[in-house]
Amino acid sequence: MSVLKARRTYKPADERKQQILDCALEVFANKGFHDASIADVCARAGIGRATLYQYFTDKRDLLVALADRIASRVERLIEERVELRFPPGFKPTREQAIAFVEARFAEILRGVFEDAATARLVVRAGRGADSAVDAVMRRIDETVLAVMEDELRRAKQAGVIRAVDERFVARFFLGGIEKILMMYLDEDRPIDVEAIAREAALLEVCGIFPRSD
Amino acid sequence: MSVLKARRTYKPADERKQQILDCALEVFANKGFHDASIADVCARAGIGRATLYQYFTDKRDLLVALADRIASRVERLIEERVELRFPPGFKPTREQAIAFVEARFAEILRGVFEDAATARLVVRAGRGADSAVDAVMRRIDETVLAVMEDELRRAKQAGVIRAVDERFVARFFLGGIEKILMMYLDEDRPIDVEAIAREAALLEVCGIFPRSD
Amino acid sequence: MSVLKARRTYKPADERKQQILDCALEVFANKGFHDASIADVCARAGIGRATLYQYFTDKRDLLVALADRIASRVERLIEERVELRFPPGFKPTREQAIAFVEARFAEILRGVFEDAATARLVVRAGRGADSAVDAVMRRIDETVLAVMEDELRRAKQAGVIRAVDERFVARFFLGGIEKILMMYLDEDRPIDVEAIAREAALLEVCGIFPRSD
Amino acid sequence: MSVLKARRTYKPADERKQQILDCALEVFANKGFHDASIADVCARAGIGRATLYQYFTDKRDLLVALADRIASRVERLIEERVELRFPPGFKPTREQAIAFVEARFAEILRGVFEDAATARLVVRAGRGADSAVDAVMRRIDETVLAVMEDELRRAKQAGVIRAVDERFVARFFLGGIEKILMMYLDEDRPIDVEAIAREAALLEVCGIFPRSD
DNA sequence: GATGAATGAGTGTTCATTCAT
DNA sequence: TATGAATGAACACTCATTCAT
Repeated sequence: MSVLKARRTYKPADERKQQILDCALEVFANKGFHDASIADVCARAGIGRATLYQYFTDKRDLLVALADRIASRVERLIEERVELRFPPGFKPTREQAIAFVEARFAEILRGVFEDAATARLVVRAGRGADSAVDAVMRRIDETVLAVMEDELRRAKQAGVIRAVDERFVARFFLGGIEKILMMYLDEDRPIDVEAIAREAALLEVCGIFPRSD
Repeated sequence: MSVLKARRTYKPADERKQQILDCALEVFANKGFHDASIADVCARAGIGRATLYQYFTDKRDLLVALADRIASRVERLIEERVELRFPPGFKPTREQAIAFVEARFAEILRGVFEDAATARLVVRAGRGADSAVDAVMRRIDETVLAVMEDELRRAKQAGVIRAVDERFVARFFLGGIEKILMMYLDEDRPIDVEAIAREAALLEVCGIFPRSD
Repeated sequence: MSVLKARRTYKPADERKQQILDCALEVFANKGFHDASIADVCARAGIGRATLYQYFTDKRDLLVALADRIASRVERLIEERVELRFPPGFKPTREQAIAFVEARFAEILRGVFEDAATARLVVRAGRGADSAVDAVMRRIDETVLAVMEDELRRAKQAGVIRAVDERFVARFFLGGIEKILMMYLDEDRPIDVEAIAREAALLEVCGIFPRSD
Repeated sequence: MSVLKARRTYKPADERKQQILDCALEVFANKGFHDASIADVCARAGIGRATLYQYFTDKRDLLVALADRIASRVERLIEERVELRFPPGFKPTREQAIAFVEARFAEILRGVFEDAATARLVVRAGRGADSAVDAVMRRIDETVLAVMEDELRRAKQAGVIRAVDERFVARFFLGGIEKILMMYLDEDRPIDVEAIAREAALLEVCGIFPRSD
């Protein structure tokens, strides 16, 4: 088992930058921001440590760029979404509501969290350790929350759901979903998007109170 | 502003240990465990760096002791709780259910999160950066979750709530609450336990579907 | 298995000082000068760390006192020795010479090295790490060497041995013996004074050349 | 005397590594392994402390590498040696034997100890302070002893020397020589290999008993 | 006589980052 | 474009030693 001294490789700047970001995602997701060293990222990318600094001025810069990419992906995903428009006077049955929320949740889960590495990064990242990181994680959060709030608002206006504080509810449910994801990650189970979406939708729509009917 | 060389202060061991833990809590909550240095904690406690090591073998040991204190507090709180016992055939109205859950939530919130520093520490700590930290945060989590699951199980058996997966639901709602707390912390607002409990209880019991009645 | 907090014990100063020296010997012998901490010695003596400083000003002071005790012991031993006096014209046979040297060696070995802890300390102590320690180890060395040289000188003058450089020979053989002791210690074998003395005497007297007769 | 901030210097890795080892040898020899700090070694090498860690993972690793170099040198030296082969029935005169042993001793002394720093390191290093150091010093010892024992065995089998316990004799004489070297080092005299070899050979071969002839 | 509590001065080690090639 | 080599600044941790009781 010989360890070959990897030959020096050349790549166009753009490609290299993306490759470094890919590796950073993997590494940060596995080790956490603080525990992961620049050396780890470079080792994974198969480049010298100094090379990284030709593409990113800083460890922070790398982080921010990474989070930007994630946030952008989420934003794009959301833009591509079919816009929510309820026909006037529309009154869904409970089952329809559940099915609808479930679909919406699944979409978000798939977009943001299905890629395991991104999920790890987003869900397990803490707050308060580094303000730049915080800002960036917040940005991802806000992006997702914005959609959720928006949908809640529309639904509320259409009378499809009861009067709720969207800010509160959006956060509450995002937090819930993330905690569930964390459970999956902690237990090293593959994330079952459909199951999570179904269960969460049921909870969101009906709560835990037994149906009166 | 002259910097006075603070005199050596003496304290009984027990007191000093608690004081160090208090300071560690503050510091860890503000800077995060990894970013906070032993020096920070000692500076805040007004003691020499070596002094800390007479009480804790390790930086980790300090964290574990801190988490132990928190977990113990939660455990004590829980033991002191009036045990949940539903009279056979008991069917609460929706309003009673909400009021009940609200009270329960408020209790937990007050116990675990009312102290702002503890809240910061618990809510903002991430996962995956350090296995020791992880274990410790998980322990606090598990303690709280255990109570929530237990209550859900009893309520389910009593037929007071519909059939739910307690593991899932407990996590979902804890995650939700934590995210709300994070919002408060991020915005530097004082935590309004009552408001959070009320809103969360409503959501938990009823969901977002408009009442049929 | 309860760990009893040892009660505070009181002793007359002299006794305590000796007790500390005993413990220091054990500890230094086992761990080596540098690796052994004041804390180790105090733990073994069952006293608080500060107590030691009432008897010795310094770690060095402790060392020096310890070595002094050893050196004194050797000196006393030597003074008690029957003085070597060869009758004029005395010509021992080879066998007599061997027996004589063997006895002398055994005496020294018993005096200086039979106590395993002292042996460890003296034989395994290095040089050059600390000048005070060096001086003290040298003193022990010199004490032993002085006797050996003296005996060699007398024997030479009496014509009982051939003309040799006593300084050289004394050191050479002391070094030899110490290395043998080190072998025993490294292999954790109990030191067999008689066997070592016999073998060494034979070597010293006859060398390795086969007898012509 | 102004302290110039030394410019950063560059060297190929191999060269630097050797240079660091050279400096470590000097420093360890002078201060002893435990008393010498990494800072000392780096200062002597004119490099930053972190630089050392690019070449050695540990302080121990540094020591082991150093000892490896020494042991390798001894091993190489030994391999290059003309192998000892006594013609059947060979009976050297006493003088031939002395001359032969002298030459052999001188060879070893030159190889292992002529370099003063190495001599200091090997001869003055103690035992029992640090198990890693112990192991390393032992390895050097064993290497030298192996040769000595081997030669003794062959000589014995050829009937050139009397029946001796090679393990014992090899150790005894190595110890003797080291003690002599220690004397030289303690007195800061330059090591006179030839003189030592001559004297030691005489002693080894003939002992101190006067010649019968 | 004895000690619990406190600490300064250091030590080994890490890591993001820079410089010369 | 790429990197090997070098490093400052920081950090956790240790230990002999001191002070107040």
